[in-house]
Amino acid sequence: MAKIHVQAVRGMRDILPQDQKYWQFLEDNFLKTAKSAGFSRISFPIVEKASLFERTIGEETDIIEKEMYSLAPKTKEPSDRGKDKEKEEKETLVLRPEGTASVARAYIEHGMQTLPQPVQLYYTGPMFRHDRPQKGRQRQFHQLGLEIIGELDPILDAQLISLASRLIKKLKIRDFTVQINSIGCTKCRAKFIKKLQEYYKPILKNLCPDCRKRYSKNPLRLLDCKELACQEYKAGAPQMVDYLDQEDQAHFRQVLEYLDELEVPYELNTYLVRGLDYYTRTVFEIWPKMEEAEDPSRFALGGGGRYDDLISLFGGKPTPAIGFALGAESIIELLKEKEIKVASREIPDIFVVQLGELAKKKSLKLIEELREESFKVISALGKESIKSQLRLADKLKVPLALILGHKEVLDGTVIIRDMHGGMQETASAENVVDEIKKRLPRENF
RNA sequence: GUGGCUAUAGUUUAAUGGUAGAACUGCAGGUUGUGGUCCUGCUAGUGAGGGUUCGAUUCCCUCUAGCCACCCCA
Repeated sequence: MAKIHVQAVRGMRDILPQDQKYWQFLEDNFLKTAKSAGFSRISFPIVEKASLFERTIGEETDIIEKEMYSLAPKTKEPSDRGKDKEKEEKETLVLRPEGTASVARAYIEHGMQTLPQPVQLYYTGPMFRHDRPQKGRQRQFHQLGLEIIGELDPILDAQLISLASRLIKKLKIRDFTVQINSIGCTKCRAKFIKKLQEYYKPILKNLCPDCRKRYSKNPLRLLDCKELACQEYKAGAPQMVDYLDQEDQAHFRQVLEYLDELEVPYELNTYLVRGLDYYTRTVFEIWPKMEEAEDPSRFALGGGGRYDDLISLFGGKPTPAIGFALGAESIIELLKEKEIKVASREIPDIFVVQLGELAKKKSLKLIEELREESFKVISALGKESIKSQLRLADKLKVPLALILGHKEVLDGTVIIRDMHGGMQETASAENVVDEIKKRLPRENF
């Protein structure tokens, strides 16, 4: 038979057993944090209509222009012709590139405005963006997100940021900063962008080619160009904070005050913008502290912000909201790099060694009985020699081995071997569970 | 999407225009039924496809994938 060349799809990876502990660690802490703050889980489909994201993320962004995985609408077979023809939707479907739009959709679709507000939801799962993969940047990546919908009070902004910050600390990441900015309401942002363009227009020819494109396409990004020449102009550029209207200003000031009150350290970053169009007012990101010369924004651990206009854009009544998401890959990359210890894989309690055909058969029952008692029991029934079985038990660091040979079966006994000390004794088959309990630490059952 | 670097057993790596070598891992064994150290053996590889050549893992092309810098995003 011809061999098939198998390989994972670009930018999509397997998460192997030895890495699962990091994912577990991250998810456990996330769940604990979310639940302790009164969030409830929501799950939503991986496939959504393309239109859900087009307006919200921003039609001009790369995510929409070229990074969405879209599923071609099913072409109809001739045999499908019939009365359903008219009804059938031809809309393009996509793999979700992010979570917030789906949560907002679900909020409206299931009438969550009738629940006590704000509605606090969390989610975890894979997202998909077709960009060029790099370390910590996969095409299938995972986010853990929190959303608070239905409340405008700036204290919630502060609370959410504080929650995010505490979560990162729980993950034993010490060196990080919270970057925060306000990009104002849609109206003031439009005004600001105009001013920004006015400022840059006369000097356009001095900017780098990328910035010339940004000028019309994504003016806010003019502010974080890495070209030296452009950075000089940046210093004199108008700043968003100066264009916030009174309400936005008050909101932002209060967010910062509350953060001070909560003693959450943050860095005001007037250049912080976020890529998605739906953000309003408060935006923030969590950056790891990097070596000089490295750009921490590229390794952001997570980010979020307000999206007060999103729900109404979807036809819901105007409903303010704020959210935040962690990027699982970035965080895990950092945990590994910093060699942060996470609880390791579970070691089995007992290894059952069998010798000979009769004992092999009898050991089946023994193993099941022990598992019934909630011991973690493994064995290597496919192996013959006692040597290879004990070697394996040793490698797996199993504390107790039970040895069942032909002789023991006939006598109705089992040998219990302490793998650490090397001591062993014979117990009768009936007492074996009690004997094991004596030898294993209590938390095991 | 653009530019650059890279690709040898599961992993980390040697070498060569003429039989691809090692370490770790895995498997088995080192007398009769006992692991860890040690010793021995076995398994396993040139990312895929083309071309040049008597002969290609080596040179060339395409593809694929990884990494880096952009774009972008988080």
